[in-house]
Amino acid sequence: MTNDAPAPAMPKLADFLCFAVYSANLAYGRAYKPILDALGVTYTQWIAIVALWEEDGLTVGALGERLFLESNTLTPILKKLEVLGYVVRRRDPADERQVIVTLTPAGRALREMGAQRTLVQASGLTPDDFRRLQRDVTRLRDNLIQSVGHAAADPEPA
Amino acid sequence: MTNDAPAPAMPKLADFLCFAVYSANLAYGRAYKPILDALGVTYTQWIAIVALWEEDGLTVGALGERLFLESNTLTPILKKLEVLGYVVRRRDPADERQVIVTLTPAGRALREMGAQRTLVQASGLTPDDFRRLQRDVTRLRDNLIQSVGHAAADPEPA
DNA sequence: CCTTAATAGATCGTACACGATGCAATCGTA
DNA sequence: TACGATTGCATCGTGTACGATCTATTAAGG
Repeated sequence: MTNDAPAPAMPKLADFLCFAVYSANLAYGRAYKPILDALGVTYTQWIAIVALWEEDGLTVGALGERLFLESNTLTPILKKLEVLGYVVRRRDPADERQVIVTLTPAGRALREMGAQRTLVQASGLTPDDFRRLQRDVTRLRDNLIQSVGHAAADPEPA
Repeated sequence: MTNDAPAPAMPKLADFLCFAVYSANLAYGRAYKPILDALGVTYTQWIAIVALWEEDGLTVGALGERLFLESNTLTPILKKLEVLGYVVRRRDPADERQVIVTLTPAGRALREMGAQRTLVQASGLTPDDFRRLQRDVTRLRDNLIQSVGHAAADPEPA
């Protein structure tokens, strides 16, 4: 034993909020897998369809803002969804740099099929706790993003 | 407009707890990036070191239980950490199937360096809220995992 | 009008996650 | 003690994330 006093204030893995979020995300991925397999899409493909149902005809960039993803991640996913027949990608005639993504009828039908199956039950939370946790985690996300933005905007934080 | 009554009870993306967790995880990844870049490791490599600091000499499987990862994900990460000089991997002489992972002094030193930098501030939460959210997200994760385990154990759920 | 800068997507390389599979070591049981 | 089953780790293929870079298009300035 080279160190018999391993520093008193070293937090454990179970105390990390980032690890709770990380591992909860992994758990969600596994819980969603059977549902999404039945629909024939992946998780990221699915949330893209959900976002487009909510607001159709978005550009790749605008969709990325809603999903917190960049074009380098979205482009291959949207191309796959196009091959599957769930979306259409076309250049905006008014600005050929932009690509407008639209749900097909098949894409809308898929969204409606998926709405039948939820995981509220698997979360083991009451509806009130569910909503509260949803709100708190969302706020955490927004705080983190804001702090990253600040760091980027401020070249000399300390 | 082909559909002027788009189903009343269709939840929005912002109402999904899974999406809150998913996007919070992305946000954490970006917030952690500068810190981990300074340490020269990735997030998954980092939590592996944290787990080994907490309990050293774990097998790949036991480490995977703590991190919620399988050997197919862990093996390449641990090999990289070995190349970097932070861990040692050796077969257990008592059971040659198992590989025991041990932190090197350099690995322990890295853990101590990383402990200086935290993101509690970036979360924008009071210490109490931080702990409460950490506990709630952890419970959500465990509930999800249990529900997946049930589904796997029960061949005919419905 | 022409050149330069900015913008929006797309492409490429790296690193996870994870299902499926392979393989060596061990266990269980006759 | 054979030998089939199980276990533990590793390998492979697919699909995200994301930094860096490229290209085409538009905007801005002289």
